[in-house]
Amino acid sequence: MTNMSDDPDHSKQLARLPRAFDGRRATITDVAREAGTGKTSISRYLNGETGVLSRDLRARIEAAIEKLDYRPNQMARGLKRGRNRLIGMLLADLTNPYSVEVLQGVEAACHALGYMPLICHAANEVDMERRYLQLLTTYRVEGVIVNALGVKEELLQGFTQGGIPVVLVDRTVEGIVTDMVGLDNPAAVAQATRHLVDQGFDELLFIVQPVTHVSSRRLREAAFRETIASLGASGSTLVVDLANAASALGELDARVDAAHAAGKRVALFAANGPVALRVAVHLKERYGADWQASVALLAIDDSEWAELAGMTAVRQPTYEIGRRAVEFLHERLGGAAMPARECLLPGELVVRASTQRATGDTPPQATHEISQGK
Amino acid sequence: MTNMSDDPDHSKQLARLPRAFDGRRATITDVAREAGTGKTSISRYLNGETGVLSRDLRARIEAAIEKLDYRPNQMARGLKRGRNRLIGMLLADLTNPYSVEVLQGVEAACHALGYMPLICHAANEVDMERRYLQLLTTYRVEGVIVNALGVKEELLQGFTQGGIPVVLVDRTVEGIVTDMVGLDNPAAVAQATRHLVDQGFDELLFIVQPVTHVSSRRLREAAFRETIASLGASGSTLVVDLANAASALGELDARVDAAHAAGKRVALFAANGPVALRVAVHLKERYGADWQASVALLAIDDSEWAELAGMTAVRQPTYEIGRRAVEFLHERLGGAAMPARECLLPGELVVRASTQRATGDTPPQATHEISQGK
DNA sequence: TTGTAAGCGTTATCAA
DNA sequence: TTGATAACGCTTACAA
Repeated sequence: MTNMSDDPDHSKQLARLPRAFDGRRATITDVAREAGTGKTSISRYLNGETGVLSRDLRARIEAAIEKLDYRPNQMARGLKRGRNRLIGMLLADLTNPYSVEVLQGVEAACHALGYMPLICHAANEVDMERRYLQLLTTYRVEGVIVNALGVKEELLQGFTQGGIPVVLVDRTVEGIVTDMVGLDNPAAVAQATRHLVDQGFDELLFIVQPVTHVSSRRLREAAFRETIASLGASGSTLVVDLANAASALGELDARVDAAHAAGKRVALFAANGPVALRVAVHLKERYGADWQASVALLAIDDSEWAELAGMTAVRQPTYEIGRRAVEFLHERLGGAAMPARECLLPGELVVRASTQRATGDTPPQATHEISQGK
Repeated sequence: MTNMSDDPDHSKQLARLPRAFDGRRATITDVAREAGTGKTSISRYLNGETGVLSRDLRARIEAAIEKLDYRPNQMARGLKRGRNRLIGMLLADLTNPYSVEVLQGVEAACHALGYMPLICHAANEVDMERRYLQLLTTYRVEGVIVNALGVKEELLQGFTQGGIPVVLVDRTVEGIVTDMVGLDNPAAVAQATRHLVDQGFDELLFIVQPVTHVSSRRLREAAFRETIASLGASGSTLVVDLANAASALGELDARVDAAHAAGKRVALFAANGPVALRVAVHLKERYGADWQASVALLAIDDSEWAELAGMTAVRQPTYEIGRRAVEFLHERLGGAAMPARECLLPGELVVRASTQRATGDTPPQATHEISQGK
């Protein structure tokens, strides 16, 4: 990041690092004194206004910086400049691999563009979200990327009205019009649903967390119903609250049993990774280690355990989502004043053994057939 | 955190948020003017020196703050006070659930004690670690918690010599004596190894990443060898580099085959979660969906997929590790000047189906028998 | 009980 | 090509 590169490379550090005096870190004043010049010149050197400095002075400054192991104080810089290169990144749940992957994209882009992401992990607590959002304004971040569960309009308005750009990830927030990056849910769900129908499953069950205000859940559910309708397939939706799943899982069993009794082949479609995992664990408890022989499972969100379990999944372009979010922010920070944008990236259906049993009744050996290039 | 609580609650925000003038955030000066008083009084109010202020003035200040939606600038505060309540948290790999769990402990403790964790994710890149460590000094964090892969002595010396306390997590760094929190590796490995022997496995294979400078890996491997020696059991160690695992996995197959040929029951002991996952995927490729019938697998690091796969694992007290790390830091920041401490927390063996086949040749149905309370 | 003024470590404005 | 000097938004003596 520029924070790192706009001052020269100090990687060749000394083993012992002399400070100004005592343990204090050296300040620009210390460096100026050491180099026998004024603070202004040091500042110029720091900011790459290199052409202005005489060869001699520059050398003295370099030496002084090296000797004192000087590192400019970003806080002070930010205070003076009015921008501290900090970007807030609010994440609902780092336990979800999706979040971690998006984060990696965000981090990479931040480094490339010279920002430092201030990562806030709400750990699924709406309260934490609120607190963190306030903290972010307190640290005067220049922009925020938000992937949250319960943020209400008002909380984000504090930013948008204050001229702090906001980019939403995965889901929109009612009442907030701003840039947004996420999966093309309709297309992804349609493709996955069609795959299930193509494979000969004739009873589909879409499982999703309460859609309350989480737009991506609603969109996926809607797309599922539209697709089965247009395909003339049979299916239904089941809502499960992961924090209290017992009754919904009972209902799940009932529906599966009913379908089986009717001689149907049933496929479960989990709306995201956490749901899929919960369902898989439940199925394993019910049907034993070879649960996949009894019920097919497909999910949005690919993950390592999905590969291990041989579960078909829609891989989201997570890294790209993170990258784009930062890019959007960067453009806004650069002064771009276009209307709010919506960037919907395509998913990729990764077909595995769990949904491959077109004709027979026994599942085939796990074969890793990828629908598109990796 | 105190950052949040030392100024009164502004949760009852207005829908429209009037700023000082134009889009600028209000400053303490704006508030002072609005309240018809001086900055000092505002500062006092902000810092809870409430007893000093007259009832009337306090009311005016409250109103002004509310009206202007004022939030004190942490950067400026930090600059003046010499401490910004920022704690650096360097993580080697957020893809590893272990890291995320530790992070959750860190976050909780930070909030409780009034710190803001500045999370740095190296994503397994040693270069990133270096850069982040420099960044952290640049943002003048008050302390750092480090869980890293390649940090060398010199990088951390910048902190320790500068009086910035450092707490290491999971592993030590050669040449650095400082507080450290992690798993009690010898005890955990001994217990797990004994379990395998008790279950009748008579050929154990310990699988670990290159131990290069990662103390926890070395300790685990050593404990494994000591335990089998003291138990008179047969076993060996296999080193696998996850970035390039092919040859090591070939070697793994060879050893397993040899043991099987010799009529032995073999158990694999993965030194951590990522290794376990890689091995599990490999076994599944080789033996098919019911790979657990052929080889037993146990690992340090419990995870969601471990439960799904029914794999026995040593659950680390991750949350507690994070909490303690912050506590250690907090004590140092409070001026505690004791010698470096080492806090080794006990793991918990979670026995699942993968290692339960004491006598028979076929694995039993998955039963979730937990060795200790959850 | 309240306010003035200096200063934290920078950058920006203006002269020299 | 250089360097005083005044902010940035806040806290903290020190006065009043």
